[in-house]
Amino acid sequence: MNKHLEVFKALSDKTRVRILLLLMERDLCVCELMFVLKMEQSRVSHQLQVLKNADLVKDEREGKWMIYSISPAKKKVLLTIFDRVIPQLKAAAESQLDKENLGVCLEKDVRRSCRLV
Amino acid sequence: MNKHLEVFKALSDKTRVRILLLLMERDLCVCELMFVLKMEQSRVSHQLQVLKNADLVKDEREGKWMIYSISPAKKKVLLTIFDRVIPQLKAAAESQLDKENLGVCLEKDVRRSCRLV
DNA sequence: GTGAAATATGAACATGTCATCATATATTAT
DNA sequence: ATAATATATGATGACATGTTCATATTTCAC
Repeated sequence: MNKHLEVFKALSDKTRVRILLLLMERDLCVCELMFVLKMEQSRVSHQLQVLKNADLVKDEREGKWMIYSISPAKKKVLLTIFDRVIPQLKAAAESQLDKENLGVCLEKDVRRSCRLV
Repeated sequence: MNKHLEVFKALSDKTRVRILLLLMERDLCVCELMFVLKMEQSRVSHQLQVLKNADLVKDEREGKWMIYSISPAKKKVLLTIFDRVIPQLKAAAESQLDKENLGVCLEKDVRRSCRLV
């Protein structure tokens, strides 16, 4: 039973939910997430490990970058959650800002030009 | 944003989920929950307060009993969660046992005969 | 109104979680 | 090979959480 509740543990932290929402939009590397979230590297990394342990995201190396994406097996469940359980979240100020920042991040091609550490 | 995530905090504890599943079946008083969960009184009470603060359950006095029930406003969301997010949970051994115990609890009319404290 | 029953609440403790700092690892560029 | 970049990881401390024990509160039966 505990195992099935891991999803909720993972979802009960704001940073992690913000990461998931961003990854629902697009696969991202750590420095892109740092840029969007305005958080330092180890903080993002640690939270990504939590999400990975909960099987909500997977990672894949691509050169020197680690690309994180929503675990395919969990996409449906996450969609259900974001659409039907906490639909208010997408409208929240924080989510809106994150999406704007994601736009900037892509324009700027942060993945190739970041010096965030 | 934090506020919308309270649901997940509440759902990330096994005891609380067991309580919610039971309350989805039927309104129950504390001593009935104690009987079904085989837990001591203050433990059940404390967790009920957490659920109450998260607005997932409400209580109503009925004589010397406090009757707990799923907060009407949250019934739909909880149904979605239990049916679509963690459908495996209902099949879990623990949930099955709890339901069996609930049956015994009602047969025995525990609410009127408990001496559990 | 006294005592018992049902429940709530507070304190104390153990354990878990998160952010931060420092450092390690892996890959690329030179 | 060396340095720089991107990321992971371990240790630490602050704070949150869950359980237990002791005690308080509310209601009912007598």
